[in-house]
Amino acid sequence: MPEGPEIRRAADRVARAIAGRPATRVRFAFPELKRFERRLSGKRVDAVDTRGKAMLIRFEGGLSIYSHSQLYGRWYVRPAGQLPRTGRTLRLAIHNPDRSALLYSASEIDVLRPAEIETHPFLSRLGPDALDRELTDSALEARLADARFARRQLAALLLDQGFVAGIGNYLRSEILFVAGIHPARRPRDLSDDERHALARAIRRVSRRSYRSAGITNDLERARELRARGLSRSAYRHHVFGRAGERCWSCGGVIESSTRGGRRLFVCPSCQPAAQA
DNA sequence: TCTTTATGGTGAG
DNA sequence: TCACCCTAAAGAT
Repeated sequence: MPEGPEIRRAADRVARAIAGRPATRVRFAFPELKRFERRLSGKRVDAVDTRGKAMLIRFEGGLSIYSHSQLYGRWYVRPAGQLPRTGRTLRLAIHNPDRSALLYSASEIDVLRPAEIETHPFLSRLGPDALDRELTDSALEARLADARFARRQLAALLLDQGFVAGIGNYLRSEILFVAGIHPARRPRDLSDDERHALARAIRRVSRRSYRSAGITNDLERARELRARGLSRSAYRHHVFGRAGERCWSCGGVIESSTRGGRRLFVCPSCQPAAQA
């Protein structure tokens, strides 16, 4: 359940199941968190927030359950007391009389006081959330021009959660494709139009992914390709996971490379390496 | 039954 | 840039 949009969708499901009413029972698999079970059980769940790829379940009284799913964590919502059929490991369970919200496989779970959220080593360093409705294109353009970020390669910058929170490896490739910008370029070398296109793509591609459950491709095209029997990896994205296949915009062949252990996908003609 | 890969993140050098 | 941690599923043997 990896990038910001998927986490936000999971948070929506969890919120529908448990927010606004008391959680009658809370259970942690990790021994060091057992002491919070009694303090949280019976408390109302006030909200289910996300900050990039992290989730914060806020309880009446001020405590929050922090979770980061990394690559593996997965939320399930089930009728109260029922468990999904899965070989995964249950790590956190929040029950009320109707529903159970269950987090499996995640290894990063904690309980935080309000002050600890502000000083949290991961949370405190996050940039603005790509899905935040308050975030504007102009605010993002200003951030791209900021000296802290302007000299860095976009390939690295987009994965830095301190720049913008919630972007991961597939959104990186997809955002740069939609903006028509090569990943080796740097914000300071972009034209005003390119900087604007990039800011716009960061928000729009993230939001599209949120709305359509991880699909960043044009929705009509994705539907048609799926109907034709193409595999999941072949229709969901513009370039991500499509090395060697043809770009739907220009017909060119999509290339991939690996840097820092993460794969990056580019359409060389839609995303020229040098400035025009 | 192995080995590899993965949409994540940290810390050392 | 690399090694490493986390865990599950897919791929290779």
